[in-house]
Amino acid sequence: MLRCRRCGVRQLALFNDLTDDDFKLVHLPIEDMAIAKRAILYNAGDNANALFTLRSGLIKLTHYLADGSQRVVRLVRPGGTIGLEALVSDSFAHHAEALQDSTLCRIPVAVVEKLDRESPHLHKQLLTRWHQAVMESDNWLTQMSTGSARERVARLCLYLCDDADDSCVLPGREDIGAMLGITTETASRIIAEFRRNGHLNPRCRSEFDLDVKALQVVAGLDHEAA
Amino acid sequence: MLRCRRCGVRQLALFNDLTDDDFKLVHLPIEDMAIAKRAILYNAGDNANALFTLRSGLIKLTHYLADGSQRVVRLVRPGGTIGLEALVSDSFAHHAEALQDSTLCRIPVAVVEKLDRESPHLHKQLLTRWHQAVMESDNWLTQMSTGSARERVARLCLYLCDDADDSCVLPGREDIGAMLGITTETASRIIAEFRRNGHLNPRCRSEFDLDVKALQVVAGLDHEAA
DNA sequence: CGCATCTTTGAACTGGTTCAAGATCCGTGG
DNA sequence: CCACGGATCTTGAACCAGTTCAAAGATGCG
Repeated sequence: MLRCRRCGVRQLALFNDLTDDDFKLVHLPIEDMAIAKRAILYNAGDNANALFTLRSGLIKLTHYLADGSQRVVRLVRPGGTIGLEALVSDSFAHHAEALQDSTLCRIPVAVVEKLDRESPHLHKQLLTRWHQAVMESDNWLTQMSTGSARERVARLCLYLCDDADDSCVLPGREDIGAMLGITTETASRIIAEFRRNGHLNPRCRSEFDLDVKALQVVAGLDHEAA
Repeated sequence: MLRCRRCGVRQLALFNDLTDDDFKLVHLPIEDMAIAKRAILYNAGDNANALFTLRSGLIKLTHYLADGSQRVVRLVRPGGTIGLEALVSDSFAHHAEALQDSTLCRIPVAVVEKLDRESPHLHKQLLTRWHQAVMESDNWLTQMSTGSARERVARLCLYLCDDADDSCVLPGREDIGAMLGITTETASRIIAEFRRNGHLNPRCRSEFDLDVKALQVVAGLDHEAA
């Protein structure tokens, strides 16, 4: 718990603006955990008695469709909250799977409920988190399920882009397909195309340096009026 | 305010499980209002000092894209809450426009904040509402932006279906396009097709009786294993 | 080293778009 | 009350982005 106060992502995470007094209210253990790429954090319908804050890595939340295929509903990046629904429902609504090795904090629902009741700080924070989840959902729809396949892939690259060095780690083609609502082949072809024209430059297997400007133009979120 | 306690949609609406004591906490006016089809409830960025509960009608929430076109992010049906973001932000995140003549209650943010602080009932209710908003967003994505155009139109018809008599009022083709991520022409063609094969039977201009079973099969959300 | 998995590429096909022309609906004013 | 004009809806035909199916490279792991 002490660690929360020194946590690297504290600025972003759920407990970001708790005071020292707030922290005193916490009695149950907040568990520090790591899961490997491809590991399942939880499945839809699983009993939900804790929620999670992502410290590092990348988590995808998916819905499985009637026909067995999956659709990625949104991604969670470091600082984001996973499984908020635990507070109002006794089971999880999505499948949560790690796209990269990830570290997270597992926070029992009881802790959040107590803080929610007794700390105005966290209470507000909680509403804000929920708001963010809605905004991210909406954004995901307009960014990743709208426009041509080329636009979508470009937007995904930018979304995954590490601002520090304009690099990004792309998930498997099948996951990309499930995120963008396109086939793995189309995803593959477009990435190949971006590689050919230098919008995407491979560092190693799945890590790329990106030409942000060029991708923004392709994505259509841009000042192409130049 | 007394009216809230007798409200027809009370079972569904934000204030559904408030006690009499809770109601005593309300001092500011809750305004009863009606807006016509095509009217704008608010625009993205508008100053947000109230939220809304929909009593009757249908509201669309949209994002405008860089290229000027719009994308419907989700629909709100009677009983739903509109503009929750007013609680955590000082401006609205979407454009809210009526697809049908609608009646709503306008609830000042101050009222909700006060109740949120002082009524555990409403507090829980509020988190639930937020959860619903997320779920609906996610659902909207998997239902209305996934699969073939035919599947999507079928799902939209079922979504808009009035369970009481298996009828539905379809919005303009352009709106349908913006909801499903397809062109107005495609929407028109598919509706014409549904009409030809009797999945959709016109009552008047925009109201249809629907063959629910058949549409469920087309939508793919179904026991077609028969 | 060899097998399983994932990615890339090719070629044919098709669902949906695009552009364009009619048809239909509806409010308005004569 | 009807005729006009703008908007919405429908339909057709050509086109193209993306899918599908299939097969050939990569990659990684035991």
